[in-house]
Amino acid sequence: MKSQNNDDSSPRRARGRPRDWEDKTAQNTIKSLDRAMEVFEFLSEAQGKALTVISAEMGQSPATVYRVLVTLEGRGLVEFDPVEQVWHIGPQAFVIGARFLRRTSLVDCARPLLRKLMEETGETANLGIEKEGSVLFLSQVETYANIRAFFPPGTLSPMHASGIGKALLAEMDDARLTRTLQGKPFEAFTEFTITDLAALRDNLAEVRRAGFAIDGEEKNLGMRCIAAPVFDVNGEAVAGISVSGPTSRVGTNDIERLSGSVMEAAQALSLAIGGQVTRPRT
Amino acid sequence: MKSQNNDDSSPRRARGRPRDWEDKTAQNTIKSLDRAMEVFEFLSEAQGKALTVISAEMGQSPATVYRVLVTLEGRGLVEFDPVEQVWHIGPQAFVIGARFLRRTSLVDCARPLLRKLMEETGETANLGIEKEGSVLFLSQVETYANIRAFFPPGTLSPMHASGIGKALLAEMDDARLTRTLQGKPFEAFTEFTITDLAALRDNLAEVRRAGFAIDGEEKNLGMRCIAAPVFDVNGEAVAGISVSGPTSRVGTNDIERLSGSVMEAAQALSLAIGGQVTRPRT
DNA sequence: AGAGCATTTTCACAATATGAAAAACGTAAC
DNA sequence: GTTACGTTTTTCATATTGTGAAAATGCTCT
Repeated sequence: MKSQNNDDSSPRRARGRPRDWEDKTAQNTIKSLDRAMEVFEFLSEAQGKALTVISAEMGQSPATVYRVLVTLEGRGLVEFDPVEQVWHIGPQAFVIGARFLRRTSLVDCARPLLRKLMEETGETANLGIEKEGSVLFLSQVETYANIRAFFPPGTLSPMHASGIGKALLAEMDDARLTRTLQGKPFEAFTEFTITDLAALRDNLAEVRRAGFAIDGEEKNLGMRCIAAPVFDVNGEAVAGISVSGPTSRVGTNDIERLSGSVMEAAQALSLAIGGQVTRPRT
Repeated sequence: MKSQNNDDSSPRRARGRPRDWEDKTAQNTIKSLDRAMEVFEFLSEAQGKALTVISAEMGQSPATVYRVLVTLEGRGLVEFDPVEQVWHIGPQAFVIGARFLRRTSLVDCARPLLRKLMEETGETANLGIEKEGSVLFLSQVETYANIRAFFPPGTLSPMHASGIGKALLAEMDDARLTRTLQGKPFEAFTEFTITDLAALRDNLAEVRRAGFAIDGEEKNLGMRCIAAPVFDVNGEAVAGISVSGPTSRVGTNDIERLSGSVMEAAQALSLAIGGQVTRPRT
């Protein structure tokens, strides 16, 4: 999993029985809890639906879904709107979810750097990580300008059509790349989207050479984005920093200026989290 | 629950059996799911603990806690750090939690107003709502200045020592006030914290009269905060907007200037979400 | 009034969650 | 190397408790 396979200086403090599988996870899964969490996730994607609708769309018994929702409601994870008679995600889910950010100091370390980056470049600065083959946006500092690119924190975006996504993919070895992109079709969002693996590989080689990735209207027409990877102590690319803005402001001849700032910010963040600034491979 | 008890022009589209209780919630609660969510919430408060520690502190069987965690891990709601052998909140929890903000357009409507407020006043602008007797910060736009007040979104704060909290309390009728503060001791954070109900009531009367609330170093020494309530279509105070900054910049003679901007922003947000600008009572 | 509809509750049954204890396994000490 | 220890998994017998079908309850609309 880690990119280095020699010099194992990291303190493996593991005790007890190890976790070999990723296969026997299923064995210890609590079925009813898993079904309940399915309801929870389904609701988060499709809020504002009535009990009947939810249970019908999920193919489950209304009674069961009802009890799950009532239980979650008791903890504020879910809310019921008595006027519209529909269910929503509750504030407690937001509270717990926000605590994910507290876990790593990544977001805290990044904030001042994102701000500096935004002020240097004048464009919205973003921080994202990889999550199950997608880019998860964690934090951002918005530009002062009126026309803005906006990915609210918590948004998921496909990797093949994202600056941060490509910056992360470029640092993966072949096995990890394949695994990450597994089962992810290359959806075409615009005419510029990279839609096949060969073209993506070529692009990633270029990214690796340059040290930064460009998303040139590959996700949204009129929007360009420049991203660079952040490395942790093991030399693994764990996050990406980007600036994004309209093509009118982020033009072809702005790239050199902007990419410098972005790479500088990414390197500063790598340093701040105790990571390496120089790339480990090639 | 609603502040008006006459003129029920709101479309009560409720069908089926109504929810009278808040008492029979317990009847339809799934016990195992509730216990599992307890583990989930416990972990979110105390991340980075090992299985044994969690189960011991919760007084539950290690086997059960283990299965809960493995199940949640399967959905990315929880993560296991194989090196440190400890558990954390997972990225999926953040994704779901962030979708809470999508529910109301409150946050979306507020963002440009918060930004304008920040630029007018030069201080960090915050948006918060009440959640179970506490203030939940939803969104903020940070000041450019280097010294900043910082409540990350998702943070909970006691109402009696918060500008937004007091702005919301001031708009509640007596019954709701009592209910909201029930079981909430008036913890003293600084020498300026209001620590008894009588003093708070006096302060709230003043807040109501002025139209804005001041937190003068009541939570953090050296920090002052000015807040105003936001009303929804029913005339209920559903949120608060505030600016917060160090006493050096937010001094006693800055209050008049700042409070005007804050109230203006709060009224604009009330309008934007279809609410009333004028206060319903008094 | 009465039909229609969505939400709750009831009920009987078996699926399945549970905890104690044993097994598996890594770490640290000898 | 080998043993002792601590922590995590798994096993297993048990009954707790989750489950779905169907009935009941209220609401809205005609």
